[in-house]
Amino acid sequence: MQITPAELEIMNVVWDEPGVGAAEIAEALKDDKSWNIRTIKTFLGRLVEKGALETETEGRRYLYRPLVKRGDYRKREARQFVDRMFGGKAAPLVAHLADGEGLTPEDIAELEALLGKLKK
Amino acid sequence: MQITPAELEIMNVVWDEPGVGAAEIAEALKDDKSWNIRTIKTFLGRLVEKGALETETEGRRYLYRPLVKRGDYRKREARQFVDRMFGGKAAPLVAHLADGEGLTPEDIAELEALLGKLKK
DNA sequence: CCCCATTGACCACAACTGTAATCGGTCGTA
DNA sequence: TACGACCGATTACAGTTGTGGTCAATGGGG
Repeated sequence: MQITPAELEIMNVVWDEPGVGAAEIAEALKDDKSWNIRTIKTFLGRLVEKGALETETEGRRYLYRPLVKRGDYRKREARQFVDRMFGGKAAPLVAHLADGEGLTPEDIAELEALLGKLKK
Repeated sequence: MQITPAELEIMNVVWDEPGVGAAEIAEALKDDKSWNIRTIKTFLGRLVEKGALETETEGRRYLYRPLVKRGDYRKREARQFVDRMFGGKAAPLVAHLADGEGLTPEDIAELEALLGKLKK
């Protein structure tokens, strides 16, 4: 069940607000993506086909809800990514992010807190 | 300059041993990937075309070397990934890895060391 | 009551990916 | 010298992805 980058944009909207219709999704994305409503509907169709979303009929339109949990998806992708790119090692990933000024002080603080919990 | 997952496998070999030929790459990958040598040559051709590798002629074969630095590539990809998946936040990424038992004790130790350095 | 906007279903199509096969030249071996 | 192994170049081809168009049905506004 592969979700492509473009499809992920759609998923994010549905995760944020389960039970949206296509038009609302288009509305939610209009500032970031200049996608034709038809393009969005294509992605929705593919996501349903893939089993990532389910539909509920409301009048003559569909409402969409996620069948895949965002957390589960992220976990899978995160693992896949570190495996592909860093041979499964998380530390180099974080090191790279740090090197590119990709870590804000809050990030660092959060990570510290996280590590504290992990150690126990 | 987009490097696909399959191409990345090739890049990894060339990064590890710059100046290899196609046959050696096939040899290096044979345990993990059951790729026909022609498949590998296709990827090599595409990587050269993309500017990720350069060739040097040795007799009637090519030796390949990276034009893109592994570190640079990883940094770009890491950033892109956290942006796409986690809205640019590194901490949730690490949290997900941790949750999936993806962090070994050494990982955690390394991360701690890394954070120590970052704080200074 | 009629027309238009909107909806889902289906179709299109080029670029990118994964996975090779074919082709024409050449190097080494018999 | 003749042949097979091997090389790079070129071609193939199906599946995926991004992007949107066409079509038939239908609900709502005038």
